[in-house]
Amino acid sequence: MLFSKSCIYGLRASLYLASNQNGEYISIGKLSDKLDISFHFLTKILQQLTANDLLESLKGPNGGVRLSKPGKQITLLDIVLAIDGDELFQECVLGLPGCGMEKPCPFHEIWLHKRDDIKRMLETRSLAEMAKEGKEGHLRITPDGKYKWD
Amino acid sequence: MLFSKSCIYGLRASLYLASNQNGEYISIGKLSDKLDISFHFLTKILQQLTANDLLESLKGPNGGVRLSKPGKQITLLDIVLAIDGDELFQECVLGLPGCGMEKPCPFHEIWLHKRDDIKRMLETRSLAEMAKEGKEGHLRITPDGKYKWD
DNA sequence: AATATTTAAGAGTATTTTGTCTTATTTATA
DNA sequence: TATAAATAAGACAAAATACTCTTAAATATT
Ligand code: SF4
Ligand code: SF4
Repeated sequence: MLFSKSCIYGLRASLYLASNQNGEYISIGKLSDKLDISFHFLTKILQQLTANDLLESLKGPNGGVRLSKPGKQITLLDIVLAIDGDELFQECVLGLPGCGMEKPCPFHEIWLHKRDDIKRMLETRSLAEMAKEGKEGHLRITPDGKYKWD
Repeated sequence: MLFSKSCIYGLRASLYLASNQNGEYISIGKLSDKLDISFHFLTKILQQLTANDLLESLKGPNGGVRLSKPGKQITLLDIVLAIDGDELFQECVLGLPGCGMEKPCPFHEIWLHKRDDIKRMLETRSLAEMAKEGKEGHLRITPDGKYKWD
C-alpha cells in the first residue's frame, strides 16, 4: 500500500473540507459521518493535521475543523508528509537503512525517478484543484460513493 | 511503504540467487546469513516463491533453493505478485473498494499511469538483468553493504 | 540402514497499525 | 453563570504484520 490508512483518511477528509470551503468550521462528527470513517480515529488524524498547521480547529458549539489557508495553497504532499512522513520518499524500495546516492541498491536507478515523479505529482496538486475535479467529475471519496459533494 | 517486508526480503533473496545462478541449490541458511534476514522468516517467504513455481527446493544435504528457470525469464513483478499480490496494482491509492474506471476517485486520473508505470518497470526487469547491474555497479542488497556479489 | 542436513509446516510471540472508549478541556449560547 | 456541544488527550482493544521456535518430512552420504 502506498499510503497508510490514516493518510488515506486524512486525504479524503481534506478533500471534503476543501470542497466545502467557505470559512465556517465543520464538525468532525459530520466529517466522519459523511465519509464513513470512525469518529475517534478520524479525530486523531485531524489532530495531526492541525498540529502541522494545515487545519485549524475550534472547540465548542459550531466548532470543528477547517483549512488553515485557502485550499489552493495546500498540496496533497503537505497532507501526506504530515501523516506518513517522508519515508516513502526517503527510505524507498528495498528499505535498506541510510539510503541515498552514496550506497545505492539495484533499484535506485529505476525507482528514483518514479519516486520523484510521485512526489512531484503530490506536490503540484492542491486540495482545491482536486476537490474541484472531484466535484465536477462526480468522483467519489467514500466507499459507497454516497457523498455527492453537496 | 511500497512493498511489504516479506516482499523486500523475497526480492533481495531472488537477486542473490540470480547472481549465483549456476544450477546448484543454495541453502536458505546461507542466504539468510549473507543477506542478514531471519532464517525461519526467510524460509516462509521462499516457500511462497516455491509454491508459485518461481523457485525449486530440495531437502537434505546439499539441498536448498534455486531459480526454477533462467533468471532472464523471471521478472521483478513475478516476485512481487507472488508475495504481495496485485493489490498495489488493483486497489490503489485511496483504498476504496471495488475500484476501477467505473467509479473512480479523484486520484484515478493522476495515479493510474504512475501505477502502471511502476508495474511496467517491474515487468520489464528480469532478475538476471538486475543482478548483473548490481554486480557490475557494486550495488548493495544488504543493510551494511557487506555482501559483495562474490 | 543409520545419520546428518536440509526444507516444510505450523504453532506461538512480538510489534505495529488500526480502531474504540473514556475523560478532560474549551467555547458558544441561553 | 450554567449548559450543551464540540475538540484534545490518552488509555485500551483488535487486527494485521513481522518474526521465532518446534517438530515433521525428505534426501544425500556414510
Ligand atoms: S539505494 Fe536508492 S532505491 Fe535503493 S532503497 Fe536506497 S534510496 Fe531506495
Ligand atoms: S478510483 Fe482509481 S485511483 Fe482511485 S482508488 Fe480506485 S482504482 Fe485507485
